[in-house]
Amino acid sequence: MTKRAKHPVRTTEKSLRLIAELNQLGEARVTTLASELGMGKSAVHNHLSTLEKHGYVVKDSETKTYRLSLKFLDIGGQIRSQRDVYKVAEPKVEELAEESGELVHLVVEEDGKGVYLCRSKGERAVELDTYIGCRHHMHSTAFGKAILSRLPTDRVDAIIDQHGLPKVTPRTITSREALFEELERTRERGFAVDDEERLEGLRCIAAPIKFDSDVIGAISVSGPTARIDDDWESNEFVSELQRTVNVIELNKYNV
Amino acid sequence: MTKRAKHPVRTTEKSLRLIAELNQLGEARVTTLASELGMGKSAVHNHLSTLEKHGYVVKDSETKTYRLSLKFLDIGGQIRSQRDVYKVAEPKVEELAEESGELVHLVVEEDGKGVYLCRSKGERAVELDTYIGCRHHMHSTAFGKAILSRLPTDRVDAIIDQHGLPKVTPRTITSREALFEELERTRERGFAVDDEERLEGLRCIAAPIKFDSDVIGAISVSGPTARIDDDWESNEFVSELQRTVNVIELNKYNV
DNA sequence: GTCCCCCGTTTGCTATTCGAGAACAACACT
DNA sequence: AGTGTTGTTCTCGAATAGCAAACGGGGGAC
Repeated sequence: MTKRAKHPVRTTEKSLRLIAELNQLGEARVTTLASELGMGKSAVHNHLSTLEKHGYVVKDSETKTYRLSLKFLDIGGQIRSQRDVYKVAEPKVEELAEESGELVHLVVEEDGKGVYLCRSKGERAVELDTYIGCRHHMHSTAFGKAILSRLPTDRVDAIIDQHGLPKVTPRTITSREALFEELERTRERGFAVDDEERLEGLRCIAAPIKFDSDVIGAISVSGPTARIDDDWESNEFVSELQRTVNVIELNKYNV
Repeated sequence: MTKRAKHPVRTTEKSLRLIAELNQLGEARVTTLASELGMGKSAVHNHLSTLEKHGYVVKDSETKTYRLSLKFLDIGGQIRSQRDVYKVAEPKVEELAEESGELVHLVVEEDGKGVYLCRSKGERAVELDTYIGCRHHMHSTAFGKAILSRLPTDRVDAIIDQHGLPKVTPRTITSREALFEELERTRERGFAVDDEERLEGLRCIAAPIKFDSDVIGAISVSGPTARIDDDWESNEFVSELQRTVNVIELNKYNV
């Protein structure tokens, strides 16, 4: 858990700060970035042209502005397609979306947060603020609780220590005890639930994908409270979801 | 067109070489990377821990191996969702995939190559080696020729100079003259065609998306030669494609 | 259980090189 | 033309990256 580098490479960190700033601003000029980050113009210029040379940044020679290139999407796409979970689960996610008509996500955990690996919209799917690659807290989402419920306790503790339990809606779980109780319930049930804990008006259910007793991700179905019934025992989405996960787990052994 | 940085930041370049190498290897240990890149162990270690601190690299503390993190997918996803073309075209791409049953792509040009922004698979869609973010040459693809056909001649020349016209199948266009003739034909027709020029057995059609007389991307439909007829005049996919592009172009003005 | 080897990490020191500042160049606007 | 703004180049001093070497620790062989 050595989060901090003992001997950070400061020059690299400057480049990374530039990338972060560019990502936030969308696009920017040399002077803007220099004053924003408290660096000299020449330094900014050297870093940007280096990043450009390697394809991470694109310069619009008309307006003299820089922006991040789609190389990030390229690298991200490669990383994603290399993942076994993705290969196996992706087609099933699409099927489930079609079948249920709702929004379906495949999520994996990285660095204590949940990352969307793919999403598929069914016929009536809600529009959400999620995009492929975006990160969410674990405690306030169905997929997060699905994954946490299968991780060792010390791992869960470490994740809470790292990211806390921020309240995002009135119903978000914000205490460690309540979360562990919920995880217990989740384990018994076999699937996790998010009842307006991340976004008001939104309900999600999620099931963990297991492989040799390790969780390797989760599948979630999201929809408006009006369509996703909170009588979980008789909820039709639950059975569809669990069927999908079962198929994925079986296929996983053939990779 | 200053491709090369005048004063490259060498330290940043080392970090980027590490990233490239990690991307290629999938995952690797310190020693492997050190010998592979001809760097000292401590240097590699410092760079990796710096990249890890900022979330670009993940260390598996079990096996002591490093790999690129999904942060690239995150950044890539943000960049993509910021693009206006994407916002407008994404839902229409899905519709077209459903309607046609084939594989549909949205592509934009960056640095002289075509980058896939999104893909949607119809019922009978072929399995291709493409992934979101991946790059292809322009001259050997339908979307590439669709975009090139609407770029100024000097721009096209520059792109050819930069990337050449490599032959990927027996039918790939490899001469500048033939390409310009083909672009002329494409312009007249309004859509571009790839008849096994990138992959044997695969035919694609593509139409440029225009906005104020600039091309901002292209939509393509790909399928096996058996299903995509090469009698372009009466091809049903062509009209579906053109209808889709028209809708996108109209919606584009309301962003 | 012990030894040994290998690999990741830390340290100290020096050569490298990054970057502030100033000068230069290229526009855009008045 | 003139002036203000912004990107780019240059030079040199100070910051620092990274080599070599030492340390530490985990795993395998026996």
